[in-house]
Amino acid sequence: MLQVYNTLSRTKEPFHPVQEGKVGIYLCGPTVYKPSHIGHMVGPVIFDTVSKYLTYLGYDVTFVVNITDVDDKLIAESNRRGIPMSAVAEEMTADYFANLKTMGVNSIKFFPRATEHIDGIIRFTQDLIDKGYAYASKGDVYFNVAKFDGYGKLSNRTLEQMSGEGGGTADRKESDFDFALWKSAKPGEPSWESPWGPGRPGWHIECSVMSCALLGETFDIHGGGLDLQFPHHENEIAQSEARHGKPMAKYWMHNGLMQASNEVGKVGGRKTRAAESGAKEGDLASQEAGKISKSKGASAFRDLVARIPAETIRFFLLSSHYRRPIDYSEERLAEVGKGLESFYRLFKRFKLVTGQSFYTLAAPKTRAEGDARWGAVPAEKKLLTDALACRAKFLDAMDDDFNTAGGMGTLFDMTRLLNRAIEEKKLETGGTDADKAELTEAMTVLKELAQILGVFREEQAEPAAADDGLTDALMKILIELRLAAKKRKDFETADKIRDDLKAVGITLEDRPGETTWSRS
RNA sequence: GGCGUCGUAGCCAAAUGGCUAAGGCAGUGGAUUGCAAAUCCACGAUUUACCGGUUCGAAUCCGGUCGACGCCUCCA
Repeated sequence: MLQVYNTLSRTKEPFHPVQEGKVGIYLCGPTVYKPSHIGHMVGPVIFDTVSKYLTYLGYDVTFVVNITDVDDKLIAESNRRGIPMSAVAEEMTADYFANLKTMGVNSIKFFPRATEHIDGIIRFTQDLIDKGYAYASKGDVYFNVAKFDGYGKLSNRTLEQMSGEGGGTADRKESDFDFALWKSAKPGEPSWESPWGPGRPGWHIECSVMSCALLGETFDIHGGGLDLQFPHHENEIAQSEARHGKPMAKYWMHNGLMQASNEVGKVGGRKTRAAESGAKEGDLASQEAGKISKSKGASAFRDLVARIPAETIRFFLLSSHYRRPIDYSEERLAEVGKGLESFYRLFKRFKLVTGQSFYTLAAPKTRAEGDARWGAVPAEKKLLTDALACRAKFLDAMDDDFNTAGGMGTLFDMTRLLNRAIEEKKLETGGTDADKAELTEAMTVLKELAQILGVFREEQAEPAAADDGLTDALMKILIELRLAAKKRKDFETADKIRDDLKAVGITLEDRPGETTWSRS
């Protein structure tokens, strides 16, 4: 039984969707004003995996990620570059989509844009005014937080606790805590006509409007980074629940943020506040680690994937529990990459043994399908039985609040099982058809689980492998020459060939029956 | 100041009341190999920051101490 940690209750709860058999997921997406950095991929990869697992469990999943394409930062970027806001948004949205694609995030069904929902935003805002939850003020419209009873229930705070914060009430707001639903346009800013004059939506309203439009007034899972819990999600709840009189989302899931251990913390409110509250003197605030963010100039994601395989990054993101913060470092990525190598080598070995590609194995797509296929396995099929024990452990981990890290451990266990079986049954130099068939079945179990995590989808391209086949031909000649040298016990020559190739980044492996090579 | 998270082997990390505290990286020994590489086998925390408590039993619950961090302001 799937358990999901709900920020609202601060406990794990059994998962029961609002509507039998269907699941709606809404994830707060990016403001598209600059190229994505790796931090922007955390949420999408996690919730893509959540979506894939729910689909595997048999649910009909609708996964929505919004694109915020109107906002103060977008306007600033548009002015800085001297191009229309829509051009900035278009360019950065394309960058975002390309990044999602390389990361294998492919379960998102809708990407609503704020500017496509202006009418809905205006209607929603008007409804809140009509119901007495919002007021217009000099062309702006604000949500009156004091009118909404449950304000603070998600982030566990009360208005009293928050008093004292804020830099003085803006003259248009009745209270510091009120937030904008609609902002009037200054001259030259992009704007839309509204009952309150020309303007644009506030930050929070689009999510309330678009989630409702695509998923309904109450949907199943609302996700986002921990940093959005307050005020963004709190305000979404206030808007939606004030208008609809029912819960906005059943489960609120928040992922931990990516930290950059060597980033310099920004100078700002936090430091000032720390000083005010009598915290330690000195420069700690500016030295300590902090989350990766655009304001700290984290490098563009597309530059990162140019150096590091996307699959390594995905594996890395899923290698710790989603609610924990994750420290970014290239060293860690390199370690994860080394771990992944053992899978890739196993897949190559499997192909040598059976002639089949792991990547094209037809594995069960749902748990029910898998349960049916693996239901009655005779005990003498030791390998397959052991693989299925790993499958059970994997699914238990995923059922426990999407514990991808725990699940990944069982994938490594499986590589050991499979390699051991290949050796014990001497499949590289012979073996029975029955043993090979069982090996294929066990590999299919691995494929079934890998699909859930969205890894090992397709063969990794060899770096710089796009030549005309000349390298293959040359390698064949070198390997033959070396084999001839080995046959006449001229190991000096054989070793020189191997060592020299190593020096140019090619590793030879003498396997039973043949010598393989790979780029390192 | 308010709210909250975290502290598990050299590093990363799972396990949140009960069998030998997963797994990865690094390391050591062995099998294999002409030698390697890869793979397999074996080895690493008498113990989960520290102190105290609850319990038949705690990494896991409670209290305290120390330490790291997040949010309260634009953020995924």
